[in-house]
Amino acid sequence: MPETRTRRRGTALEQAILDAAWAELRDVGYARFTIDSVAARARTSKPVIYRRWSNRAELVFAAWGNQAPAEHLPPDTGALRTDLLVLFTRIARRADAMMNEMIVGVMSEAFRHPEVADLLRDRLLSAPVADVVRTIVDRAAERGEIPPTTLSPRAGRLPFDLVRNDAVLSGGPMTNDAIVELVDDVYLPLLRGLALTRDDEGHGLPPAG
Amino acid sequence: MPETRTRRRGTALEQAILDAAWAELRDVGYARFTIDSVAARARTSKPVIYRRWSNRAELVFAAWGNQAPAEHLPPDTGALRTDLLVLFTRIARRADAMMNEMIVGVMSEAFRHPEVADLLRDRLLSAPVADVVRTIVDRAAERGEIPPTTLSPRAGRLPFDLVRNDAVLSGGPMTNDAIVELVDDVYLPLLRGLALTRDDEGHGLPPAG
DNA sequence: CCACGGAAGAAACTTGCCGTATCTAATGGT
DNA sequence: ACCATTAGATACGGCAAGTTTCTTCCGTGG
Repeated sequence: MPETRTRRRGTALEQAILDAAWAELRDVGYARFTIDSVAARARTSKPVIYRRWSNRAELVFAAWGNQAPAEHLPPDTGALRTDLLVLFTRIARRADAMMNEMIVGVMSEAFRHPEVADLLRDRLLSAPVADVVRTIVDRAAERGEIPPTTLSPRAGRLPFDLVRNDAVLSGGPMTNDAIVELVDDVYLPLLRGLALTRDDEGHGLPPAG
Repeated sequence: MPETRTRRRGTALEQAILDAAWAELRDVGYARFTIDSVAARARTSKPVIYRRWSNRAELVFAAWGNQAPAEHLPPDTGALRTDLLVLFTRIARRADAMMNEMIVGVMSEAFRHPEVADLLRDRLLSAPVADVVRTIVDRAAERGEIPPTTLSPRAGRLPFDLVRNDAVLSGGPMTNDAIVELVDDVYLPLLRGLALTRDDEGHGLPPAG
């Protein structure tokens, strides 16, 4: 065993801590996440951590941000429905149980650490994913699958919200069936309805036929 | 005044504790909710509480259940859109910040107290609200506002999910604008799209496999 | 090459809260 | 009037957050 490891400093040390924090989140989840465990795993000590992040929530948030960002390339399978299925699946895979326990955990401490909760909110709302959805829809319109449709910000980030909601409630990873349901029972009908709105002005609703 | 007040027992005591717990949630939120505070507020002591509920999550859950249940009467304003606005507003009022911090708080302890998390899930999913939504939609169909439409379970509880999602993210009470957005940008278009699906089998969209 | 200052790391400490155990005294039932 | 319950007070053990103190390393400037 290499006894005396040279002391890490600066970025190297910071990375080691963030990686340890992430690993700890994966292994035990947010509820059992402790600073001591992170310190032990990173082979450092608590004060070193607290010199950089002022509390647990901040460390967790930083560890999350340190992970590779989501892919932002819109899927392009040639059909709207399959594009959506790929997108939803991709989101669901990133927004798995651990991720959601983390979100929910940080949010539950919003009162204690409002700054962190705000940061988290920003990151969740500023979803560049809305752009991905728009690209998918525009392509479908170009192919003539649907009429040209403009998505409101809300409609644009809805896939995110739907998946997160599901993951939080179910507590486990989302099943394929659930994803298909979201696409077929909610998002595709919504897109059809939005397309309709263009032609049919008023709040009236589609004439049957 | 601070005389020896007669000891409460049974239901009276239980109610006092549940009320105190609820008040405490309202005042300090879930994150700062402590059993000691509840005991103090209810003018009793911790063991009395622990004899009835085995942990914090259970007490919080019970306190929630002890509150007056939501109204289940569907609004009937004569128009689909206003019915939906009333419904969403009603949900939003109940699902305010405190409520959501509680949900999120209990969920964040799912690992520690799985039973409570399960109970909470059940209560959230078994939403009798889906029935309310169905009634509203059926009435609109009877009036001829929309074609007859069947809502999947997911679509039925979507109003709930949308509002909860918003309340959790925004961290404060929902604004009227947000409610209008949810109705006009999401739920009404969705209903239109669902109506479409019945008559017009697949507007160029692949059928659900 | 050496000294110095800043940061790493170890350990002990304070505080806050959970959940439990022990004791006492009030209360309702019979 | 007695007795089984159980409210209520107090105190304790345990864990984890966040802090303090002190020692030890190590990069840098002289």
